[in-house]
Amino acid sequence: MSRRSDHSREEIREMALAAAETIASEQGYTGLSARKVASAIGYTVGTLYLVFDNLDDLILQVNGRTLDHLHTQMVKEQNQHQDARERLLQLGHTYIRFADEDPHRWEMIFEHHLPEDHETPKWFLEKVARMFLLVETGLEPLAKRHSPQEITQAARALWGGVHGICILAVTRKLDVVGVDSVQDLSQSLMDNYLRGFTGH
Amino acid sequence: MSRRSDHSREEIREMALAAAETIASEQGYTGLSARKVASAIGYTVGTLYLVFDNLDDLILQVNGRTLDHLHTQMVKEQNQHQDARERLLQLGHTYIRFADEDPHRWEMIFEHHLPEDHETPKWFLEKVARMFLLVETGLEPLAKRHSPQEITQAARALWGGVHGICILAVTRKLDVVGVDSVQDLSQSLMDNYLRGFTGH
DNA sequence: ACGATTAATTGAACGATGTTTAATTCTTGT
DNA sequence: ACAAGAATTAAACATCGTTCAATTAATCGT
Repeated sequence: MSRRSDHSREEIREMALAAAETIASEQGYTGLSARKVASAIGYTVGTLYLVFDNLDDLILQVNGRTLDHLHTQMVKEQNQHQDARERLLQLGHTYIRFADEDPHRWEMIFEHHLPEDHETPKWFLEKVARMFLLVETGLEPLAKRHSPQEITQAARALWGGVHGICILAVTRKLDVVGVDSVQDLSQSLMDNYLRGFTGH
Repeated sequence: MSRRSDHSREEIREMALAAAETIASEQGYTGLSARKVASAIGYTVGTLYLVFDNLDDLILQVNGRTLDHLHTQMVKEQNQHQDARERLLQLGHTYIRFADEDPHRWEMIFEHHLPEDHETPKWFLEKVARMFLLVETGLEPLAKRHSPQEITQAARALWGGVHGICILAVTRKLDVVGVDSVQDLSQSLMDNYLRGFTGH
């Protein structure tokens, strides 16, 4: 179906997303631009607009892939433990390590904002929800005495908490250095929260 | 000392900061630009560069003022309660309400990033630390059996946690609507964490 | 085989951005 | 009144997202 070049729309799309990931990873959210992505794949800006609605769309796709990546990793490492408690702690651990290993790509998920009149597409919100569900599922066996509603609430609080520690650490607003300190903080949060939530 | 106009450098500085606050509050971080600030105070861009190093500097000053604002409010409402536990919970409550009442200005504190080679000035980090100290102080009477180190750690975890819930809620990634739900979440986090941390 | 059609791709343009600087305008001291 | 000096501007530069007429190449009909 390709007319002028060797690349189909789908191929160009894939190349652009890969290039954007690399640029974002190396130069951060602000270092990402349409022209950089285009020239990285040997095309012109105009071509990008044939494949993406606009730059927001492109970034949203990249962020979607990052969320997929993160989700996959969390599920995988989840299975390394039997103990329900260990499994839940592992989720936080993986989340923080992911953020530490590629901070720019992780941060872009939260730095990027759609213009006020556009709302986040459903498929993206679902990716976020899917990850949050992972926490909820991990929490379930530890909270047999709680209602589903309470578990949902607790999962949100827990994930929000870990995320907060993570983002403050990455943006250096927590006065801590090194990944390990962040892991300790997150561990402390989950430990104490769980103790309070389950009553030992 | 003013030469050509009725405004001293200090006055221009103040006017610019006030204008930037309004613009950021109404149009968000991305809606803020040097030209907008300049024209809002009846000057040209060039004048801004006589008073600020660059736009990053200006935004940093605005964010510093926002942090001052927030700190003042937290201290004030802190004194409405006698009970140590109530006082601590109030901190989270005030934090979230502040974020809800002027989300754009609150978000800008965390959305704005200095270029990678510049590090955040000390005076700014101190404002952040000052606020975090508030949590630490509030936590102290509830943790007589803990070492200062543990209290510091707990305060970081707690504040990070509340912040995470807040930022995910503001950016609509938590699937909750209304401030009250966010307050509930934060309350749940602090409640359970404290129960675990203090042993009731 | 070749011209016509149609799609892919470009390049230039537009308005907006942060930042710098030469030129201008005003104030002040003498 | 004039020279000196400071305040302020206007224009310039490079970059940004976005659009679109023009161009180039591949396909189709004959």
